[in-house]
Amino acid sequence: MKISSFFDNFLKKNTIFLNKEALQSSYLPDKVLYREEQIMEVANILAPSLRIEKPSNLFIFGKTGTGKTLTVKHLLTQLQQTAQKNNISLKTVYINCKLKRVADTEYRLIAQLIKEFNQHIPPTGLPTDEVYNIFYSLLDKKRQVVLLVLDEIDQLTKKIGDEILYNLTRINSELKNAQLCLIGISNRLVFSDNLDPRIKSSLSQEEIIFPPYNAFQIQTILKERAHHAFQPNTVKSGVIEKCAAYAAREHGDARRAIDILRIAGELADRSASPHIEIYHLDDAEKKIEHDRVINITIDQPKQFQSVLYSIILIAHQKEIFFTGEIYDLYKKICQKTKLSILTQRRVSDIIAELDMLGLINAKIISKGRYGRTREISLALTKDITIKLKEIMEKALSLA
DNA sequence: AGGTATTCACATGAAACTATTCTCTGAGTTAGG
DNA sequence: TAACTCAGAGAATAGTTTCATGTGAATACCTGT
Repeated sequence: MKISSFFDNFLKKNTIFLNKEALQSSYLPDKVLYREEQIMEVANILAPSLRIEKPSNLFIFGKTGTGKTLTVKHLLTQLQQTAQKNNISLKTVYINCKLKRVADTEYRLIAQLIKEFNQHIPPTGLPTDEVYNIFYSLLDKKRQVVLLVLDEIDQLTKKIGDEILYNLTRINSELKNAQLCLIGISNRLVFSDNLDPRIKSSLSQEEIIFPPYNAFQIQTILKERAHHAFQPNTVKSGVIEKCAAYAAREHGDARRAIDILRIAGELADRSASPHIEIYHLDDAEKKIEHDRVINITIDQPKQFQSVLYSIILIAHQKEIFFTGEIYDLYKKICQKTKLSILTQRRVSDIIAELDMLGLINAKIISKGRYGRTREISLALTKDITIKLKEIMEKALSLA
């Protein structure tokens, strides 16, 4: 078959999508369902910014996929519009602290902030306080309120401590004209517990908790999105319900539900099926997990992959195993591949990371007289494991 | 038997080091006037 | 003399290493009955 005719066919083929964007995670719907209460609360807290008064700092908690980001973004745009209409100098900045190489360190966070003010900051080479100073003067240039949203703020402090937050909360006392209001968003409810008390008190002047959606709510949300995203009558009955049930099982994560629905749509589309069937959902769920695992591992350093490879090899033979066994095998693999051998200390950390990523299950146990170690088992399905093994053999250029 | 002390095999923490990537600075060099 | 080049100093960062300290409970080692 000629490739050109393939593309021709591709264009002619009718798709079940009407507007796929409605299912993308970047999509901002016109209205945020079932979050009226929270929206009002946040709106009340942030409203003073329209009068160039500093609103209270705000902290938002809630599990993934409970609409935190959506709500805040929604409100920010509304605020912006109102401000613009009435000629109020209000600036809103949204920053996701989790983004690698964008805002995951103190330096980069500030650099990113400066970028929001249309100034370029080199990625390295400048001292951090220099960057702070630029930021200060930029902020203070005119009388204004700046709303700074830090999404996934827990990721930031986990990595580099809470000093930045302290600096940011302290900024206001050094500013003459401008006012900075912080809005933190965190997935973890316990986040503020292990924060410096000073920061905690100034940051959590107001706290709002976003409860998970229930199955019914997710259903409505999905229907709404599906209505925008798909051609009419392409979603078989029961699909939305099943999808919602999936997500409700996982603490009401709407984002996940939407992802599954989108992937299911893509799968149906690709197989030229005129409808989305229930089995597409199952396939989608598998594919999501599959892609996640592959994507995580593929751009990890070689050393990381070697450790994972050792684990996979051992997992072939037994269900559960320990740090020491992995390290021994890992050493052998390193010799074979001529990689330098990392210390056990480091490998221990890598294993902890693998646990965090959900690729393995690790639990610290004490075997009494025979020491203390991690009890480890692989947390992946057979076919993913096999695929992963292939990928890593290629990456490590093993036979 | 019952109680205490050891001991193993790591876990966990902190600090310091290494290599890489990047900027800025200022000395030296070049080319044009 | 102005413009250019280029080495060196200083930063930020990821990934490690080094050194130090922590830890839970199965065993070893008492103790007195």
